[in-house]
Amino acid sequence: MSWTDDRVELLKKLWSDGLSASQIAGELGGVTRNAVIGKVHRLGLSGRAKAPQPQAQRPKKPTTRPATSSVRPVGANGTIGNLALKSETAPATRPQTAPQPLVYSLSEEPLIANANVLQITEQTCKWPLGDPSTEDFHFCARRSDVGIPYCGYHARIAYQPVSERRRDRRVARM
DNA sequence: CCCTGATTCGC
DNA sequence: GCGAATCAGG
Repeated sequence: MSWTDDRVELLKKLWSDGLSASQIAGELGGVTRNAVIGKVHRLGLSGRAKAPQPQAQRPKKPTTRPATSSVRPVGANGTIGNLALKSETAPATRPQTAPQPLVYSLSEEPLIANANVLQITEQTCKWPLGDPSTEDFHFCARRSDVGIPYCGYHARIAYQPVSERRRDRRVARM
C-alpha cells in the first residue's frame, strides 16, 4: 500500500487529532505503526499538540479471577474513594502479616434484604453483591459499626493483604 | 509485558 | 521515500 494523497491527508488529520501511530496504522490499513511514524517524520510533523486522549487504553482482557465476588471496592492501602479508613488493619504501608481480628459486630442476617444503594446507612455493610449490570445487584447490609463500611466478614476480605489476594493468580501463572 | 514515539539504515 | 528493526521511555 502506498502513500496516496488521500492517505497522507488522513494520516495528517489523525496524527493531529492525537491518535497513536498504531491506531492510525489500524485506521489506514496496510501499514504498520512503524510506517506511520516514519511517514510522520518525513512529513516533518513529528511534534504535535497534546493528545486529547493521554493514552488509548486497550480493551482489558477479561481476566479469569476467583469466581466469588471479584469486586474489591477497598484500595490496597485501605482507602475507599477519598476516605482513608482509620482501621489498624489497614495501615498506610502494605501489611506484611495477616490482619488482626476485627472487632466489628457481625449479625447473620442483613438488616435490609437485597439492600439497594438508597437503603444503605452508616450501620449497614456496603459490600456489593450480585451482578452490577442487573437488578440482582445489592449490598450485603449486615450490621457494621459506624464509620466502618463493612460487616466483620467482608471487612476481613476487604483488608486481606494484597500478597494473599494475588497468590492464586501468581501460582496459576507459573 | 504491554504500549508509546524516535532513530537508524538497508532497500 | 519507505518501513522493519531497534531503542528508550512509561
